[in-house]
Amino acid sequence: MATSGAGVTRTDGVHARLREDILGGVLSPGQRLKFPELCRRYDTSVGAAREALTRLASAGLVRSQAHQGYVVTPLSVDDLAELTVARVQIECLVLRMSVSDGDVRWEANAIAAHHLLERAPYLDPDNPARSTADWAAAHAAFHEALLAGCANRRLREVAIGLRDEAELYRQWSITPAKAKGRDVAAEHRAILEASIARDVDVAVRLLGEHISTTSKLLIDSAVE
Amino acid sequence: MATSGAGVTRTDGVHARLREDILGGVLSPGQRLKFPELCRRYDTSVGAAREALTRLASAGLVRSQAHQGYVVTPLSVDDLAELTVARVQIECLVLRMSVSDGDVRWEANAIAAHHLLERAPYLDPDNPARSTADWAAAHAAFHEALLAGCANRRLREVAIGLRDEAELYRQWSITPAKAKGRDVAAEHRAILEASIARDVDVAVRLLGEHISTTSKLLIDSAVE
DNA sequence: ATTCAAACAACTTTCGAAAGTTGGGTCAAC
DNA sequence: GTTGACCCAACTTTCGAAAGTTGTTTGAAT
Repeated sequence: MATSGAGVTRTDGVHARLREDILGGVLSPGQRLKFPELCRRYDTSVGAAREALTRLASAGLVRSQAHQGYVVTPLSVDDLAELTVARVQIECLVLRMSVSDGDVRWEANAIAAHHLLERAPYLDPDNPARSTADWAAAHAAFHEALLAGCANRRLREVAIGLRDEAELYRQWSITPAKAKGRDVAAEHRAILEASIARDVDVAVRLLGEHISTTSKLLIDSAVE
Repeated sequence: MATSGAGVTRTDGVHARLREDILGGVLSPGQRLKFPELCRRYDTSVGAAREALTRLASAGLVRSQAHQGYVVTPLSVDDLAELTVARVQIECLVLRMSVSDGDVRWEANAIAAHHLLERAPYLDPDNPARSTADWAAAHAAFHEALLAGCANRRLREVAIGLRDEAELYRQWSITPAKAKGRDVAAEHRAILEASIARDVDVAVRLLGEHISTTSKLLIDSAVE
């Protein structure tokens, strides 16, 4: 009989924790991921770690080279530029479909996600140069909710996959000073409102600018 | 020192052969892939087969369910419809960029790939209801060459990934009777010419129609 | 000093058997 | 005849040790 519960495998656990640590910056870009070390850290076996890494590699979070092991995907200005172009194209496409297809339930979920985002604490009290993990999660959830109206699973997943990759660049934290004059909350509100109002062109334009601006600030903060 | 050569691992081999067999229809959609069987067939171990399957799962060619193993991705009309929409959107986007960015070398490669496609035998002498594997390879290479001008690796890879998934549906072979009145070769020529002439809008329109038409014929042939 | 080869250490890849899970089938109780 | 618990076979998942690879270091020969 199907056990009511998770249907979870041990590899899933390692995959999830490894992913967290990579996106959370515990393991930094370019860092080599050796099996002996991973097995100790996640209390698991080579096989499980290997499968987790294989999956992360397909998602673009780690890179592998035959017989030379795995590495957390290295960051570069050029790569961020490429990633940004891809994201603007895809996310705008998917948002367009989302706004066209989304029903009233989609509207409700987007509004709810936005509310949570507005209430999430932005800056870490301990380390004011970096945004909190909670805010990052709420941010991701909001953008995901915006796209959720798109009925096409594949396109949605491509958009979210690219968004995930971009999370790696959160390592290049933007100091509040750097983002001076920017009101991220206002941008989110505007995108939400245009979407709910079914103002497709405006919503798409605002989202594109939102992504590009974030990327540009990241690049500026990296160059210095 | 890095050995000049392949840098190939045993898993890569199994992955490639398994992929071939899935796309070639040796393993049919919905079929369960049991490890004992796979190990015999590809003369390998559980671990290697497992990693190959993990990779194929990320590419969408197989599906996995915890503790119930792997299955060749099942086909359905609904799924083909969704896949087609995604492909039209993404491939048209990437072709647009390809035609804008591609240099003269890109033109040359596209023309070369088209020449090979025109010369490839279309129908299998043994089984005239099905196109040959050689033609399918040349067809894929031509479409890939068309997109190769797009400088954005990620977008290119998304497009090619979706194209790969669609290859699964080649199982639903179109009998020549069904495609009566269609001149696929002419469609390819027209797409190529518009692309080389940098007629972006025409090229994109033709490509979109090309993909949609193929899909429509497949759906018709499946329903009967 | 420089070059080359051989030996080494650390790691990655591969394997096959042990442990765990699932779904089905059997048998007794009602 | 139906229900429910138990058992069994087949498979998936997990493990840790064996085999193979890479890059480096050492030492002899030019």
